[in-house]
Amino acid sequence: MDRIDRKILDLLQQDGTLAVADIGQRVGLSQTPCWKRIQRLEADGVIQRRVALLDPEKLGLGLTVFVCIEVGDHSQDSIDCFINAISTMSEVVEFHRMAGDVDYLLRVVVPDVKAYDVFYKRLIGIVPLKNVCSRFSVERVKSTTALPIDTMT
Amino acid sequence: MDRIDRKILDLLQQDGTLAVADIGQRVGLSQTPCWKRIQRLEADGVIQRRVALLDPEKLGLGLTVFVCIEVGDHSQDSIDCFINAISTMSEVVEFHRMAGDVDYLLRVVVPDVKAYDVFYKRLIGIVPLKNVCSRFSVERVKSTTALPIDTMT
DNA sequence: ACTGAAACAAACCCATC
DNA sequence: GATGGGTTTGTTTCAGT
Repeated sequence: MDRIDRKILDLLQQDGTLAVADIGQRVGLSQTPCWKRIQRLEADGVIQRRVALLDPEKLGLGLTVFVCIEVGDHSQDSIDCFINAISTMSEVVEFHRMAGDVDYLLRVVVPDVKAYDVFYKRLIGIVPLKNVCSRFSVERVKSTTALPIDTMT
Repeated sequence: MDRIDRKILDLLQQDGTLAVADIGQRVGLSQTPCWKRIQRLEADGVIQRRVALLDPEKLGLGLTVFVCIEVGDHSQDSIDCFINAISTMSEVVEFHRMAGDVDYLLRVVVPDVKAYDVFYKRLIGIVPLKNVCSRFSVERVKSTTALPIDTMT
């Protein structure tokens, strides 16, 4: 994957509606080779998917909460159950297993505090949790799906 | 915005490559009215943009870090400077002002721990910070851009 | 408000150089 | 990788019901 591929990826992660010919022109390639590169990047899974990004506010999903979790029971069964349940909750848009004192970190998107409380009660009902810390966002200053390709060699 | 609009949005946030005719069929609409709805949703900004999602691992961006920050100086000038600097850092893919004891929370995507250290040094050099807590992800169990539309009325 | 069907643009996939 | 052409697919627009 060379510099041109990365430039193509950067363009596409900023604007997925760009025409192949358009992209080709910006990276100094004609249509066919540019199209072939994009095909390859898709086949290789570097381009995972193409999606529409929606405005959470306009959909009444104004609240983002970050949740740090320490589980109470580290047995395989309990963990499996926890991971499975969390993964299928659509309010959970991000779910990470963490290093250090916190076991898991979630990013949760809900309409409001009331809806978060409903979610929270479901969350603590899955398996025993030792500690749960909810941090509420009051302003989404920046939020992007664009990965930092430019900072790379 | 009715049930059909939300169904269209859900389809598009899962797969932005779907043809209008295809979407129409799935929501029980023919091409033209379906197209008009999508146009309206785009004009209204409900659909913010269409992008390609890339695989961070395949791009050598394997490390996600969540950073909780308490600033040391709450003067307007200092805050403005901080917000401006953080917003323009491409490694920062998410940047929230928070309620409670933590002032700001960042999601940072970098190649590795070494690269994070470089970022960290830049971060603490912007303005005086009272406290910075970095939590490292060891596994991205779930990560989606799809908002929970289904849970709504 | 939906249908059908044009007109147009773009993606896709060949050759050949 | 460029060029050019040809097929196919999807978008966009418009007339009709």
